[in-house]
Amino acid sequence: MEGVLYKKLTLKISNSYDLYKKLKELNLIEDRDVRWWPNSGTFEVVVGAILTQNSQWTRVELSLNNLRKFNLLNLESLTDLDVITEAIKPSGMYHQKAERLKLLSENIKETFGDFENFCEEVSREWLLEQKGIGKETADAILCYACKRDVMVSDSYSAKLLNHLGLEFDSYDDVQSFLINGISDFYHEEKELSILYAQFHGMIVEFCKRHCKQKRINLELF
DNA sequence: ACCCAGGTGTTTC
DNA sequence: GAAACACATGGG
Repeated sequence: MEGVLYKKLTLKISNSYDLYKKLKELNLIEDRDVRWWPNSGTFEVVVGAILTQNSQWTRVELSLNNLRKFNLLNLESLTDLDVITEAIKPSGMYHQKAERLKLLSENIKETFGDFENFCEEVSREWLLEQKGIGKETADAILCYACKRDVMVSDSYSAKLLNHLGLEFDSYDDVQSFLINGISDFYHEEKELSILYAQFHGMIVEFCKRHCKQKRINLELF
């Protein structure tokens, strides 16, 4: 019975652009800023991208607010390990993350000077060399902090695609699927970097609302 | 008492 | 490689 439904959905979602259109109909990110991630295009995104690793965004917001209170949400002032550690406790794994944030800030300043130059010059390879930055975080920073044409993949994407009957076994495979379906159609749409940013945002918002259970609500599709 | 959350690094086979 | 584990908090 469920297999039948999955087959139907698989037929309906044959490429990622079909998924994009379906998600768009649900108006998941209408109340957000254009790139979905709060304060996109700022250093705050870099900090949030580290903090949200295996942590709930509601907890990350508490940490970000603490940092904001001490005026630490900028590249120049994020320097005191003890203060950072204390501020980010609400989102967990604070020893690791505080150390990584401090080190990352130092490396950005040393290599690129300021945040604006970082956004223009940084490469995925450079980000992946940094301690605490893997593929997803690197792509999130490129997409939401640097406004690059980068599609973020994550466990939500894989989970949603699995629900739709599509199986992938690596970050790269999921990312390729998401990008390939979109690439053929993006000329019909807005700026590619914004399209990618919103697509991933919609996937996250959909999963936060409907993928808590083992099965998504099929009627939504 | 479990499992999960907008993952990553290290260790071990 | 890929599996298992640590990191850490709080909500369901």
